Amino acid sequence: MAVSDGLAIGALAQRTGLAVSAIRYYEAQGLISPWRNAGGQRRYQRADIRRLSFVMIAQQFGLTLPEIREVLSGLPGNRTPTPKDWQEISKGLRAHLDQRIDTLTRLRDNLDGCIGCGCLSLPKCALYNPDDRAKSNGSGPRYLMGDSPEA
Amino acid sequence: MAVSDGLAIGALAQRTGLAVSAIRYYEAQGLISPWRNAGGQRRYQRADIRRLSFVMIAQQFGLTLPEIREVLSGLPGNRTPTPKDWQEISKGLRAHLDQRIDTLTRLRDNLDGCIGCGCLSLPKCALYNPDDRAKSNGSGPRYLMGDSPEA
DNA sequence: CCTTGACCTAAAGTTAGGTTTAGAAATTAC
DNA sequence: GTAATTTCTAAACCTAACTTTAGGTCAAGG
Repeated sequence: MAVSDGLAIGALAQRTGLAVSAIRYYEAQGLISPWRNAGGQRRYQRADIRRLSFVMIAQQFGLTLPEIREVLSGLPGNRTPTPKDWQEISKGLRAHLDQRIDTLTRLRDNLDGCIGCGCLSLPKCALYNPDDRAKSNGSGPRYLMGDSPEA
Repeated sequence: MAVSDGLAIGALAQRTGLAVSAIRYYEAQGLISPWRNAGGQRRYQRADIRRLSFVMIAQQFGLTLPEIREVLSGLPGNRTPTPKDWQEISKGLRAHLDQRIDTLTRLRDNLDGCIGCGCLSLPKCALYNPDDRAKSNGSGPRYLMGDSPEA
């Protein structure tokens, strides 16, 4: 198979460390768009290795797949992304991460206060109803401290 | 219903802001153990309000329910936990949170490096295979950068 | 040519953390 | 004493992010 024919899904899986099934799933989610060869098999560009790597890194940072798709849409569609293109959209990740760290740090500081006062379970506790509550990752509780209880 | 009869599940739900179904679910997961009244209905101690509050806070910090159950097992079983008891087990949360902040901070710093060098997708990139990779929250990817790819 | 391994699709299964539903029994309110 | 709430259990359903399975096709080696 010549280089210009692109990578088969198994090869891409090896290069990225992802499972073949995961790559197909990402396609279904609109994160990557291979073409098909004469026999109907998926073929990928070498640049897709980088694309999937970005997906994996963004996941580590807590983005959902729809969010990642959104970020990736900032890449040029008409040409292979340059390193500069990648650096550009990585800045969005950086901001996202800064915010997460910020939120967690504030939660931690509130916990310090609560350890001091032992007020757990009271509505006046800063932890109990923080405005900047951590966005629940994935399928967390639906009603996480949503309504202000009376006591 | 006299005070000594305990709280009905709906009352506990109001006090904590949780859904009734969530409280029953937590019982199934071993996080809380009400007794039953003559009619077979669940009855809770007032201290359980605090217990559930702790559960909610620990969830914000990223602990899973099994982890929270583990932490709660550090409470005395033979008596109502004192504020001091709660402060004691809160220290574990603090450590957990510190570690999470640490991991994220290092990830962020690695990202900074990568923005500089544009090496995304290369195995030598510090982001690509960090030893301290963020624990996947909930039902994330199974093979998150698990095996070292060749290129 | 034939076999083996990689690939295809569609659908069902998995985990975490719950919610919803259905039908019945207990409690509370008037 | 009856009507309206609450609560009960068990089982099914939900989302995210995948994996597994089943049954069939494509591609590469000898």
